[in-house]
Amino acid sequence: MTVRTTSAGTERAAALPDGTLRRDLLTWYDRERRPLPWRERPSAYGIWVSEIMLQQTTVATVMTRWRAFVDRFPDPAALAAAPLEDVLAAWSGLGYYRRARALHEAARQVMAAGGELPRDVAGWRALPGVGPYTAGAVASMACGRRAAAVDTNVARVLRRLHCRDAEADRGLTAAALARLADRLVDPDRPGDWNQALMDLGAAVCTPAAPSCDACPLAGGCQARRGGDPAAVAGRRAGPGSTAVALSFLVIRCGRDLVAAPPGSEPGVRCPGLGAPVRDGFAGLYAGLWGLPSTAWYPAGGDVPRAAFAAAWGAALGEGAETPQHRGTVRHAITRYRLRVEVFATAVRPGWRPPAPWVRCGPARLPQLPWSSLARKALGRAGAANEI
DNA sequence: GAATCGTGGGT
DNA sequence: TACCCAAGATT
Repeated sequence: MTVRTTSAGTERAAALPDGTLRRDLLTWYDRERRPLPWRERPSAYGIWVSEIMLQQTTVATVMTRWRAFVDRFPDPAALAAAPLEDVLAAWSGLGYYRRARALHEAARQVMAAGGELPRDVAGWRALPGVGPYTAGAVASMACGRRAAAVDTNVARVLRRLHCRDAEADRGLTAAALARLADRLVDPDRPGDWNQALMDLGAAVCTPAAPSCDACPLAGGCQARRGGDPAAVAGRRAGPGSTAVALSFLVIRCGRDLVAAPPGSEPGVRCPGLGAPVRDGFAGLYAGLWGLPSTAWYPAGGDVPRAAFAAAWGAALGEGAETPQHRGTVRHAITRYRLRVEVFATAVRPGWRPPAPWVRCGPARLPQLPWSSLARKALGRAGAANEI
């Protein structure tokens, strides 16, 4: 790091005075800021919802879902009053469903405490689903508090600003980064400052190929001075993924479909496929409805359609037609790569599904919180138009 | 501190 | 195809 002497004569580690940094970045932000729906007529509630949705989810995805959610649940009172299943249905497809459960619970806590949203970092941080980043983001953007909000974008920008190479980057602890972020927050425009850092990280100071020529802070950037800015705060090697094979069965019963309620585990066992990698969806999709499914088996070699078909035949018992293979769906869930063999069958009208599966009529089907995976499978089975 | 939890898009 | 990545929180 460079050490520079300020007009006050004190030494500190920064390539540019804080005031210059703030001015340059906020000027850039005023010109380049993205038009996002939750930035129009901002409300604390709307910003809160957007920040929960944006956790590990792209802006492009949230753009397509935020409006419908806040129209459906316009304020904390409406959200708290809604059944959890309705909230999950509105969240369906966004992933990380724990967030929806936490958001719903937080709204109930807010209403139980009088209905006023928090106005400072500590108040936000106390709500479920609100961690250090989100508390700082909402407190600064919605409440005007001078709080930092360090997400992956901000961390990358600040690390590159202050670290010349990967070795210096390793020496910058998370605590030191937090102190730096706290110090830099613009006292007059804290929310804009945080969003400016995030926009810069998203659009200019990108992980693999930063556009330093377009960066308003390039003149004070240590990583650029080092010659290889992408090497600082670079990609993090994650754990590998596991390939698995499983099967869904779409059961038609007249106009009804058979669905698997939340927590209906484990999946149907398939003798001959060896030991399952995982019992099924236990621990995933908490609170969402799914389709009758098998356990998960190691993927590789031949596609075990015959074993799946046999397992389904045994699970159904009398009164069902032989399950027919309808296709294959590929999907990824966190560390698993799924290859889902989709089967379909029809049963006579009086047939009752074995527990825990249940029949659902056409009036209810569209309202169930299905996962994206279940929707894909229903599409493959030709039943997508029913949900 | 590491593992876990979804999904869609980019390379 | 296979990996990386995205406005993280929780355990």
